[in-house]
Amino acid sequence: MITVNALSEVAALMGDPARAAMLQLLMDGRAHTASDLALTAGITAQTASGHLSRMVEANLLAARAQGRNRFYRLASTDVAHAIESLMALAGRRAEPASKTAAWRRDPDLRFCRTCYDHLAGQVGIAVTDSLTQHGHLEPKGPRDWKLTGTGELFCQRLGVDLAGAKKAGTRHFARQCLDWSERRPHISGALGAAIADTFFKKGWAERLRRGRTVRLTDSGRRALSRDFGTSV
Amino acid sequence: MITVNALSEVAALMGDPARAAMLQLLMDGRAHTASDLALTAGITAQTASGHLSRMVEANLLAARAQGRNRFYRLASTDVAHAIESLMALAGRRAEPASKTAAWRRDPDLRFCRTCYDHLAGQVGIAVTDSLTQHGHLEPKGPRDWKLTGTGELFCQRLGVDLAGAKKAGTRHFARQCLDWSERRPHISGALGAAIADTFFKKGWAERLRRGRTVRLTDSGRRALSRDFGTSV
DNA sequence: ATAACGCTTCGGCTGCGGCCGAACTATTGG
DNA sequence: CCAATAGTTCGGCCGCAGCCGAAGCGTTAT
Repeated sequence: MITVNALSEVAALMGDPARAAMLQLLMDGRAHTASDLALTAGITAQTASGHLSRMVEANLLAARAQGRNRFYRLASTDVAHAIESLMALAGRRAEPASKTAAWRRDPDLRFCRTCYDHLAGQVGIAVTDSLTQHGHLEPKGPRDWKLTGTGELFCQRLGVDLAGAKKAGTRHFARQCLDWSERRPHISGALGAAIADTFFKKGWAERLRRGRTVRLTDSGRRALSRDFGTSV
Repeated sequence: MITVNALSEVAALMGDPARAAMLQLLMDGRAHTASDLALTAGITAQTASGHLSRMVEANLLAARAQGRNRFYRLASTDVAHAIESLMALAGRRAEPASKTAAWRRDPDLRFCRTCYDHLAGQVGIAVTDSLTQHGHLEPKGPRDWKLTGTGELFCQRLGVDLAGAKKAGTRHFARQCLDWSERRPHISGALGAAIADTFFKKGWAERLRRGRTVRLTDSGRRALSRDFGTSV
């Protein structure tokens, strides 16, 4: 297999409506069965199977067999990041009242969602802004942040698993991820994931059954106000 | 125009080999003529014209007519960012011995090459970092640098043709250009070109006959150490 | 004026790739 | 065992989109 143009190959994979629909479902960071993905994409199982193999082959997805099911998930945060940045582009189209896809207008999704394994939407931005405004995060390079001393302290008090986040192999620690609905960067990387975990563990937020939408609980609202000094 | 799936539409645009080739050429941040782009993509002018209109329509590119030429450039840094993250995915394919495009693994190319008319690769980054760390370059806007007072002095001492670079029409003076191998911006624009010229004129670097690879000479290494206070 | 050039539009050809039906494998459960 | 479920492979159909030749339009050069 001779690679003529690496960019076009990856983009073409994401460029098919059925595959794109599957990828968007997988943006919740969870693993889904082949049938589930086929249903979402509105195609038959055999067609979906072909799409999925191709995406695994290209390292966009990872597959794991379990019983008679096969679960697929995004292969890495890089994949999620690429998808997110493409969606940001799409959102930018200044078509005013036109039929922009429904999911794009869903207020709940814009309010809070998972972006692979970290928080996005208004809540993700609120958390990120709070961290930078209090001097817990400082810009470092074009696409990263640095956690300051006070930031470490803050995270420890909050119960964020910093140790776990720091020993995460080659993964970026505090990465900027462009939020497609808010059009500004929110915190991702190992730290972003650890913060999101804290939100879920403490019952501040809960994932909805299907899709990427996340609900901020009442205690979550209180935590935002009390611990982050912000509100949404 | 009904938008079924915003992600797939944008991705599909980038997923055509001809369009991808054009986009990659435009990743230098400069504007190129339609014919130039057609030539790069290996297609006829009329085919290219169709591709270009579609990408303008989708807000991926911006077009500007000038005389009997039409210049196209990337519409925004977001577009460049999306392309970069897709290329990062492609590069990441961990096929060890496989035919990942040869040019992508060539260590000499990663070490030093021309990016059109300025230096890229480890050497390009080393030069850029030296300039910023010594306070000769300061960030200005999202994609430019400003040459400071000490920077002007430094360039003059080095023998860089600043006067020539400054009177270069509409061209950006000190532009950030994202380095695909180092994943960080290096200096481009008129100043970047002038600096590269200096390297070639003084015999610090020489272009190889074929391709974009550049060889750093021994005197080039000495100059990096002596004048730039860095090494590669 | 006339020619050359750069780019676009139109029309028609062609091939790639997505799609499904049918058939096959593997796991689970009765 | 046999049936049901989940997934894959194969073969063939079909439409879309990319491609080019031809022709047209506006700009620049001579």
